[in-house]
Amino acid sequence: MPELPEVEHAARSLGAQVTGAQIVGLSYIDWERMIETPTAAIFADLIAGRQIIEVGRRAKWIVATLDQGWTLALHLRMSGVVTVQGPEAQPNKHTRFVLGLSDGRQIFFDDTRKFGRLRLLDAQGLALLDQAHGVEPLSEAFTPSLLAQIVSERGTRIKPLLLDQTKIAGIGNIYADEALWHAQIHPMRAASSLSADEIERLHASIIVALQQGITHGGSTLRDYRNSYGEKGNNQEHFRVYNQQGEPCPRCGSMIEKTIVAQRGTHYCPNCQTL
DNA sequence: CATTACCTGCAA
DNA sequence: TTGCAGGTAATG
Repeated sequence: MPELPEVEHAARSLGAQVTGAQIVGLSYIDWERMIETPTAAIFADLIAGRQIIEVGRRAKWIVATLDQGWTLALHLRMSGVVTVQGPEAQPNKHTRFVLGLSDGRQIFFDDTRKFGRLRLLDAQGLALLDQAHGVEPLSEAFTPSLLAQIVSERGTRIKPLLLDQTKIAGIGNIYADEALWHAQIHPMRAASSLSADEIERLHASIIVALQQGITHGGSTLRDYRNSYGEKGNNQEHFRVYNQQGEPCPRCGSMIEKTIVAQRGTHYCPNCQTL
């Protein structure tokens, strides 16, 4: 499910509800393998009593700053959903862990496919997480000249380059296709073949596509919900993603779906130039 | 770069 | 029954 706009909403809605709250402990876990560091037992020990200072996002990670120098980092991968529930809520078939709060509320993590990942990090671990990712595309640091530099590096096609989290953080399959449509660039274009003009357009288009996603509360194809349990609406505003067989909103040609770098890829064969 | 693996559920 | 899904890591 979640790419930058969805994780942004997940983090914001979580922060709105639990900033300042105190974690009593890990009250339920049924998939210990999702805790990457430390071990589940040590995690349970360390998380008990922590206060949540702030909730933010880095790349596709929800990052919660805790007291005593700890950071809780949660990746939703494909089907993860974090919600805040009342004291009466019970784990269901897809609930992977629950954190109890001192006021009785509970932070639930549901994840059908069990791909979600959880880490409790010290300052060094947090620094490593940060270093593992590229520029935040909605930050000031993301400029056309930086994109020009990224694009010139190697002989890869443009779509897989957009999906590379070590280059630009947070773009996934939906927003890569949407951004390339806005920029009128074919997903199979050699990245290094982009003109200065196209790089300008792509830079602006990445921001437009992500901002549009945020504006509409993220995209809910199946699982995505924010921490209030609400779906996003951006799927109603897709230009190409899942629009195969529909007319291109710009030129009217039929949108096609193909495979690029092993991912389903949607584009207009007429107005996205190869 | 491509393929496979990790998991589960759903639509074709 | 098969293939596919918003993501990523590990392996040829």
